Amino acid sequence: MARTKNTPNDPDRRARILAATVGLLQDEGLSAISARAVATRAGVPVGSVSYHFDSVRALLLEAARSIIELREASLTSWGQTVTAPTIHERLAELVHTQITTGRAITVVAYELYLLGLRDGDFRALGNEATNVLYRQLACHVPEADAHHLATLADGLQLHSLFRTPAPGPEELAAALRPPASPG
Amino acid sequence: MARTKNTPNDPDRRARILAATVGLLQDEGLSAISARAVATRAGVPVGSVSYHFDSVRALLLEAARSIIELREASLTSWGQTVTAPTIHERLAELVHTQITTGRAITVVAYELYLLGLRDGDFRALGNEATNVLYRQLACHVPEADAHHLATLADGLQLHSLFRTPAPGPEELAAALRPPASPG
DNA sequence: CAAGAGTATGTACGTGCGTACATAATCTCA
DNA sequence: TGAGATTATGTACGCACGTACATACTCTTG
Repeated sequence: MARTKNTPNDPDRRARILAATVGLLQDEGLSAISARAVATRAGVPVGSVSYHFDSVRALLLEAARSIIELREASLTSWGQTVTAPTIHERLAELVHTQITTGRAITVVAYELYLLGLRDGDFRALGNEATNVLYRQLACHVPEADAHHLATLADGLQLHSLFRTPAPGPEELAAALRPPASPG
Repeated sequence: MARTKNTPNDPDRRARILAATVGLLQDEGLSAISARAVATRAGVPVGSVSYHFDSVRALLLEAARSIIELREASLTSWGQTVTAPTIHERLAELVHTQITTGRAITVVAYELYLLGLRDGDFRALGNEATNVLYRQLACHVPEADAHHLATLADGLQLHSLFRTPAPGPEELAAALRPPASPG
């Protein structure tokens, strides 16, 4: 039976499906992701999703990679604002952005990150994501300090996502500096 | 139609369904949880699960509560081994246990914790889980130090779950102490 | 002993899923 | 211009889901 003509070939369709995936992850979370839901969001038939991506898992891996790339680009810009004496303030500002305006993508990053606890391919990406901040910090402070701050910032960011209202940059900076009392 | 007689009433059935849920969470993760999967694991018909728990979400909330109770009991014991001068070593030992012998339950705890980013009831439990360690630490060190160490330990624990092999207690203790260079 | 509460059980409904694949259209290149 | 590669599309399969609920059994209490 003749069907409606196909739409013209769309060179950006794969990229748009991926962008739809990231959008849906931000709005509704990992549990809302299916081939049909992404297809609806991208405005394409479900067959397009399975044509361009081998599986839903392959799609999520690709989405995780693209989020890491976004993060890396934004951390590269951020890294240029950092000096060793201002590192706590700059890091506090970064964390503040990630828990406020960038909250949705940060939440998704953690959801995908945790897939790495049970899936080797996601684990590799999770380690990559962790290293992105570490490398920026290591440009400005000794390696031990960079590890310390990256670990502390991650814990602080995760805890801060649970707080209402979100802590401000000053509070975050204080949390990043070593406490005044001898430990 | 006459059916096989019911099994005798089982006063522990609800608790056993809950234990089966926690077991399944540890072995296969959050994505493997369904009423049918839990019923199979518990050795009961699926109607038992929906009789005792209003929904799968209610079941997961109850599982999260029971994991927090287990954690609280184990931290209460642990808290009695801590003194202020040994806090980094004891905390390192605690983290080491949680990423090695206690790895499965720690991974589940994070999976359930992240549900709190999108669900208010889980969020409340997530805050409770965070406070459990903080309160133990605050018995031994000033509040600012307790916050700092709880945040750092959480970030360290999460990062360490991704490392193979897992870092040892000495490395963890070093990561928990402030770095030697002035920051 | 019987009524009633609590528990156990099996079935069913509507829904959505992942993925495969046959078919057809679009586009490129020789 | 036509062959072939690539892309688009709709349909279908088998599976599993969450939850409801009718029915029946077990146990407790008066």
